[in-house]
Amino acid sequence: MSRKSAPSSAISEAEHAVMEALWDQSPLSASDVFDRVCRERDWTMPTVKTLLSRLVNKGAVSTEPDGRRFLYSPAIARSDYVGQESKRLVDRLFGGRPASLFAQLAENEALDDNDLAEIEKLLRELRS
Amino acid sequence: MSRKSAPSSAISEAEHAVMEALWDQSPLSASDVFDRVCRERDWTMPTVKTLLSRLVNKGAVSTEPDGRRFLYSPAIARSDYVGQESKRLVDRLFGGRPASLFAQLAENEALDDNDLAEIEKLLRELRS
DNA sequence: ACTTATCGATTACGAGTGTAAACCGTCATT
DNA sequence: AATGACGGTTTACACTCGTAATCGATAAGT
Repeated sequence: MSRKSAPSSAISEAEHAVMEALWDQSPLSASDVFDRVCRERDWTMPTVKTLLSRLVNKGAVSTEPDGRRFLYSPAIARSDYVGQESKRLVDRLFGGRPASLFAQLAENEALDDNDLAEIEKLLRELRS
Repeated sequence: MSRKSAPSSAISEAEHAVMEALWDQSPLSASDVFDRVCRERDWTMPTVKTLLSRLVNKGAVSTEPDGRRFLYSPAIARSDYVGQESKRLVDRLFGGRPASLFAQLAENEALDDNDLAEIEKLLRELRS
């Protein structure tokens, strides 16, 4: 799974909100996207359309004609995007060492007991 | 430790490179910063000066007069910055659940044996 | 067929960013 | 005292981003 065709440019913050809507469900019409996205961000329809266009230009969203309008779908997998962004952060701030990120989160008390338990479980699974 | 005075605006990518130089050693003169930064980024002196000014404006760098010139030092701790950025990523991409980030890195095979061992060690320390 | 509601496309515009030149004051050297 | 080097400040400029209005085509209803 995963094949990046042409992520041309990076997905911005606002664009990311649109991507989340599409990752949550797709294909969606522009109005559908608007309905979903405006629950979180206080945007108008034109704004959503602009973001959709830019995402299509960037190759992050693909379109499929549906009668006179378009249906939009993500063209990149969420896991790819998320993985890419995570790697960028780890590279930029932690010299590429994920353990340092982990240490940072731990030191910052960003990890509660639940998180620790989950991570422990994942670790055990990885060890097997 | 850590008191953010007025991070007014966010530190950008290019500015971050300058911050790294100052976190690595400070105080530094503008030329010193230039010497260090231009090893990685192909910048000219004016560019470095602009970035320094912007960082001073943002309150991320403080100045100290040294004769006729200035010496620059970070005004925010690297650990604060890094922690803030990490949290932003986790919130944005992982719904605020650090364990999901961890799972992502694991699944992406971004974690080698060393990383796993280190994280395990950190976990054990946190448990005590 | 004519009007209207939709929808995508084009245009807009201020703020921030990357990158840098030009300007200006001052210290040092001749 | 004049000149040049060095360093900070101002200005520049193209591009991206957030946010949105307007335009133009088309489908649908009357």
